[in-house]
Amino acid sequence: MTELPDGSTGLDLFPKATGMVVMRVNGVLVDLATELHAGDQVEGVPIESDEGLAVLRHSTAHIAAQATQKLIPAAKLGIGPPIKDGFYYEFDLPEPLTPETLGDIEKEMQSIIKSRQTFKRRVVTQSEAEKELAAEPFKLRLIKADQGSTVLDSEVMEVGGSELSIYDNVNSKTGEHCWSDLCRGPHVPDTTYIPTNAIKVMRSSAAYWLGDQSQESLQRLYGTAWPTKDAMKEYLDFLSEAEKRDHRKLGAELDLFSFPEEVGSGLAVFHPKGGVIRRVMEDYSRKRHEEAGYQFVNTPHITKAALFEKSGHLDWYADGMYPPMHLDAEFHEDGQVKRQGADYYLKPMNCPMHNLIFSARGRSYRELPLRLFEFGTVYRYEKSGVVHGMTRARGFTQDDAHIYCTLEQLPSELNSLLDFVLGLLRDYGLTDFYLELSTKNPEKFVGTDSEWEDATRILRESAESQGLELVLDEGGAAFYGPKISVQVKDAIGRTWQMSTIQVDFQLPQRFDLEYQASDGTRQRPIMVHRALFGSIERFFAVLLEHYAGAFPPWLAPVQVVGIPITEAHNDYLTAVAQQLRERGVRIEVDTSDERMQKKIRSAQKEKVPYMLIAGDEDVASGAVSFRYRDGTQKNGVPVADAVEEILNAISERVQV
RNA sequence: GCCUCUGUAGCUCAGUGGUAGAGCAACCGCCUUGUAAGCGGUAGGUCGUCAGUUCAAUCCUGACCGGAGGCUCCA
Repeated sequence: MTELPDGSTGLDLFPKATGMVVMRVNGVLVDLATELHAGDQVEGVPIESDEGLAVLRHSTAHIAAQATQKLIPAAKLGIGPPIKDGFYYEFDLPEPLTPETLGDIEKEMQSIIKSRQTFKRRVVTQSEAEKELAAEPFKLRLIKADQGSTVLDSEVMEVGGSELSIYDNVNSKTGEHCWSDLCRGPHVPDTTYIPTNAIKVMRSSAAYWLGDQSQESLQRLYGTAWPTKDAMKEYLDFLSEAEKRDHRKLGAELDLFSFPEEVGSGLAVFHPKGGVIRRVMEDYSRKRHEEAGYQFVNTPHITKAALFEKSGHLDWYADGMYPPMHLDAEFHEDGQVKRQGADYYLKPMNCPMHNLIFSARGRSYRELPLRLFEFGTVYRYEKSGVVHGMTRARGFTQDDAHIYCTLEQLPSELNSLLDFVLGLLRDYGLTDFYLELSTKNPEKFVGTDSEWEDATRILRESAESQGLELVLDEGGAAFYGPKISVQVKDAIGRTWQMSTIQVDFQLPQRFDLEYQASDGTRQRPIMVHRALFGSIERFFAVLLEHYAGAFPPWLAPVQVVGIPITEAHNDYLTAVAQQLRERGVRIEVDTSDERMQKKIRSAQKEKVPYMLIAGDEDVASGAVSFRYRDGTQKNGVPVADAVEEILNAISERVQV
């Protein structure tokens, strides 16, 4: 309970030194300049809080827009919301933004901030706003749009709530009116709340008005803003760390894979070292699947159209498929059809093929759950602008399985499946997860509501029983059924969608799948689609970025490099290497003419887990010396102990 | 698919309207070495592709093929 004189505002309660940027009055976020009344429940919002950061960034977006309009008076304002780690502002511009302009805009922003402008809120009527914004066609569209229409989602900060407001930026020394923008706010009290050394214009790009492909393409300016210089530095460091870990870069540096232009966009080739990692990943997965009761199958890469007509893919996802090859047609001289041709498609999914295996003969309830597994290579015609290294490729191999079971078996099957998935991901070194439940997309689905409800409920229950955080992804499901996906956090905190588990009542119907029940009746199985890596290529990329190329020994393409101190120690190390090689260790001895320091440097750059160094002292005592990737060393280790240490790390799949 | 940017040696990058260089890597020598680059030499590019402008194009223009960042999309 605080007593304040009449006419007091939040600025009296929370002067700048308190670090509050806006306040919550009776549950509503408002400017600090808002007048307070007796009995109001008031709570300050600090700049470091999520809401405070959003306000800081939103206000910075205004500064960016003001700067842009000052430099480019013809710029028409679009929208300018805060986003994760920053903000953007969209403009309709006569010319696209160039890197030089971005620098100029940033300079102009600095000078606006230094001129100390206050953000003054002013409520306007619709007709006043229309008059005032006559020169801003996009803002006009916003206020004329139906308030309930779907275009006005939460990202649009301009309008919303019960009234329209305009924010005036006023020079606090001269009282001069500098700029205005339609905006629902709230904002920081004045520009000095924005630290000039903690904002940055990042980049520009094109973006459709309100994210709608059928609308105008605008220029979007991205920027970032933080409470302190250090906070921004931390963010920029994170970005550069992410860049260093980029799998496309590491893939080339470590000679793991490439995307030859001759092959085509989004189609990777694996080089020997990448091939080793991939093979080890697959081998381990195979072993675990065998132990978990999966049966291995193989299916072709192409198939006649009828199969994908039956599955519904050609109805729903023809756009995502490579166009067909028309084969076998023959014509008479007069052009009349002699022999009807057929369309063949590259498969975008494996499930229709697996269904054919299920229905190849009569199935008994005794066979269920039937788990068919395949490393199945699929091809999807991703739009040219979305292809991205191995995380969004046009050809990739799924660790794909389809489980056919009864409704009664479904819950326990899903539970054990989730255990299996999470356990396997942990073995590859990913340990931080949450689950996401994707529900029916009302625009794009097949089947009945009750089937969807059942499937969604069972999935939800089994996800909840894992005790992990569960996030809802409304409308995110595939057309044939709801799914759980496992989201993984990597070493620097980024999340990746990995495994997906989808329940499907539809394809069994379309394929008329049946099994004979114990009472002799014919019943329809339920199908579960699941991929744990998602795709091997993608999982490979995630691991590569997660480990920054420094794979744990069991996955490393070269596990040990032997480095003789002089040529005289080559034979000794070669003999040690032979011992390890016989135990299955991937070891190379560097017998080149280089000096040992250079050899260490090379091995270090290749991120080899172990360097075994040997010189006269080691030879004399039947030992070797370790150098690890972190630069530490362990000298004079008896060969038998060294072998043991390496073999142990590999078999335990630990990181070193 | 849309917008902007971009494409020179295996990699990282200079460079010019008169057909090109550096460092690293590769290869060949010399050096014989204790924890991240010893020294010297050699070789390597139709400057993404195809057109156009020009006496002349790696450079200017266009289309196409790659790539990057976004938008849209992601079964």
